[in-house]
Amino acid sequence: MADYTNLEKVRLEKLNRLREQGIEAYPRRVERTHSIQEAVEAFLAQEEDPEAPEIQAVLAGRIRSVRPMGKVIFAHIEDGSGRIQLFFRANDIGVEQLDFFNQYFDLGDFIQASGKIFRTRSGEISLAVSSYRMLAKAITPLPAAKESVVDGEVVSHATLSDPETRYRQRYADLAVNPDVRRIFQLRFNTIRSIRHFMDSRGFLEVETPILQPIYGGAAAQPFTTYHNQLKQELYLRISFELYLKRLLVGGFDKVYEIGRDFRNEGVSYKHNPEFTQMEFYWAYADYRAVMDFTEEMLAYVVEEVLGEKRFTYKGQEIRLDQPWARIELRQGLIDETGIDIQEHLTAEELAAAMKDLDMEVDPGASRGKLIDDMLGHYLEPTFIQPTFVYDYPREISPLAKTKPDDPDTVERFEGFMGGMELCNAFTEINDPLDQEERFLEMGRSYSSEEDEHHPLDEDYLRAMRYGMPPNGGFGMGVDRLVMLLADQPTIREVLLFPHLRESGE
RNA sequence: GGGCGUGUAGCUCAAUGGUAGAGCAGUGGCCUUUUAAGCCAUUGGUUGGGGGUUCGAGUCCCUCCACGCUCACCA
Repeated sequence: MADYTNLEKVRLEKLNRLREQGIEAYPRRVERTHSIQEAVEAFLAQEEDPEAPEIQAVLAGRIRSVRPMGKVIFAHIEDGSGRIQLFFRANDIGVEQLDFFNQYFDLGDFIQASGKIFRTRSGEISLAVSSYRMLAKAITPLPAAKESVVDGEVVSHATLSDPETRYRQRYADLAVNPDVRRIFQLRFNTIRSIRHFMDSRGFLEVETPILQPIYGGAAAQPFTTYHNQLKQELYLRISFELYLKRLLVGGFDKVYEIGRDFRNEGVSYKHNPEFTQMEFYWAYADYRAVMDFTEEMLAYVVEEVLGEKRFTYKGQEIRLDQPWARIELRQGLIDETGIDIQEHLTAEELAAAMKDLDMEVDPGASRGKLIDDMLGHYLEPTFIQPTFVYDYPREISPLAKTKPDDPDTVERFEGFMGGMELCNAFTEINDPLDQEERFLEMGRSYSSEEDEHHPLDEDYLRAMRYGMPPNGGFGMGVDRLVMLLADQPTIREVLLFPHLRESGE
């Protein structure tokens, strides 16, 4: 067990003394009659009605502040619904009970308190305590120096702010920083409203394997694992795509999944090794329909979560109450960089044109990669307002159908907001022969030894050979959407337990 | 992986190379409507780890660890 700090030793000693007196510091049963919010609401109703009886309540919560004043004590307790002041008075409970509280109760302890709801002279709704008992003794003090309520707002003074401790001990961060709790409330509201929108549009929520014998659907490095009894190498999925599209073959027309993807790559303010993705596949739709649908979905979600179709991210107002900008990738690059990718049909030519403009060029990159680099560098940061960029190079889009009149360009779009890529969609390939060829173009092989990083998913092709309806597919980084809605600059702030290195403690 | 920066009490932060401090929390006392309650007293440190320079290192140097920002990477 850990070494205890002096502060912890003091509390352990209090715990021991309670136990010596036969007092259970962690009782099994609680007699709570109201949440704090319910008690406050009941009291407000009683105040409106002169005939109404007084509100007697048994409340439970964590002690967040204590102000002992001789023969009276004020304290605030907090439960999941809110906080309320406790008022202990020697006249009501006796000096002995008052002293007992002072001796054995600390900030962070959970307490049950019974009594009548009333207003103090200063007008604060409070519980006049007639009896109380310990529900859970806290050994480690919460990392907050002090809290107060100013104009109804909880103000924390010198609260926990070290990011490392906040992420490693998220429980303490959440316990002490109400704003952090709000971010996660918003996160889960966001996911719920995505779900609600998809359900209302007739999509079926499904679950597909996270442990996969062959990974695919994206260009990321996977995490590998191993099933001992089956003696089988497995991968954590990098996308849901190939499994969800198998379901279209099976006869489900509209499916979606919200879940975790895992990518064994760099960590940044917008990348975490595991992240939440929403993907849907929609039979008989194409990327134009998906684009319209995306616009509707995000306007709906933003309004559901924030109450209006606009919000502020990094000081800039982002509006979803108007149509998204729609920019053809080729035209966008012409406008921003002056380079027309149609005039540079090989990687060498394009790289030369880029170098002429003093752009950094990744040596050995394919033409598609160079185009994507330019998009990421010169266009993406400028897309603050919701923007669709459409029609991408074939060679970086192996699952997307080409345009009818242009075999080198595919029907694909990405959605941007706040200078970040948010989603990615295309008219999906449903021609098994075309798909096989595209896989082979990407360097995937039937022999896993040749290129074990990009194994060819033969079962997926088999599924497609049974007949897959034309369809449009879509994937969105849910964490990034939450970053936008919560106005948070890093993905870590919207992940409950973001990845950190081992601390070695 | 590169560059820059940070790491001091439970929390938030000070400290020209010269005795490691403050506020809050904690502990003891006073105080019967407070709300960062107040007043008096007081405990608390291997200055992230290791090594070096120096009469003397929180401070300068080396190294390791963690975190942050940034660049690179990232269909």
